[in-house]
Amino acid sequence: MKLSVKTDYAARAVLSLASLPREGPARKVEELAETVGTSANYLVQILIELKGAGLVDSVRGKHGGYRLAKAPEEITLGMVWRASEGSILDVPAIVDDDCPAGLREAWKSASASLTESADQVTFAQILEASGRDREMYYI
Amino acid sequence: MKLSVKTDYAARAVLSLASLPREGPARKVEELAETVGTSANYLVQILIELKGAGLVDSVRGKHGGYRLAKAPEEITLGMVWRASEGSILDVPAIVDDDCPAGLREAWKSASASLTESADQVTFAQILEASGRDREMYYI
DNA sequence: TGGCACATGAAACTTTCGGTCAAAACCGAT
DNA sequence: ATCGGTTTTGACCGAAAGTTTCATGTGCCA
Repeated sequence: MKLSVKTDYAARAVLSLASLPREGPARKVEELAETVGTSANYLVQILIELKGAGLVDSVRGKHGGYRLAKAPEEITLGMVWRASEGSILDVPAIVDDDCPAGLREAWKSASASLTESADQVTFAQILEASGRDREMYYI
Repeated sequence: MKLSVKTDYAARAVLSLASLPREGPARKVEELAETVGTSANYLVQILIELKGAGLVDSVRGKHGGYRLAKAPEEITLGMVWRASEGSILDVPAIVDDDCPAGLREAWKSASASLTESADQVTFAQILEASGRDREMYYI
């Protein structure tokens, strides 16, 4: 199973937005796309979904752009994942009555384990871990 | 992210094979396909991959078919998952140097959590849990 | 009016989910 | 030993769906 680049981009975009103050000017899609490493056209679609999930806010007009809708402490990797893909791990067998009960339980437990892990890490933590690492280059 | 039906079928097929003695006659693909709930043509492709991973053995000829290559205690859900999809959860960002270190760590931890969970449950356990459940219908 | 988000649509590409077919291996009977 | 039927094997093919990207036009705000 492979993670889509879409979710990858979404996480990088949120992280990038988390790295600057929410009170400052909104960040333009063009800029964001450059740091994320994709095209602005594609990133817009992702940002719209993130906005629909309430993770991000947009500002129109001349000095428009995007900024975080919540504090980085309140945004988890799981939230971004769900916003991008609908669900973190959807296993149809879990709700299939023809699937043996034991197998259903096994899938359910695997899925729950991934979800818990993804919802446990916030972008404040990710940001700090990235920042600390970057400092090491300057020592 | 959605689990492919291929992996779902693979797990059901292995579970079905685990439910009968390995010393008995091999189970025909046609029968297996019926209990799994898919076409024999498609299931064959899955079984070939399971065989390549050493989870299943095949017998040719008139009384041919498939049987488990290992004891159910030695086959985990993770093994079947990897045999079917190559890897349980592939996150390209983990090996991307352009990805911030903190984000890489977050992905790595989520992926490890899922892998551990999938490798923890064996088909002996799944079989027992399903069997116990089935008995309840007869009480 | 100009810059920008927003919305939509379509092209290019990959993956999924199977179907089809011929050949190889095996068994049982002749 | 040979023949015929059964079954796996493995490759190729193809429609359908999803992914990723680009392009175009519209509406909003300073």
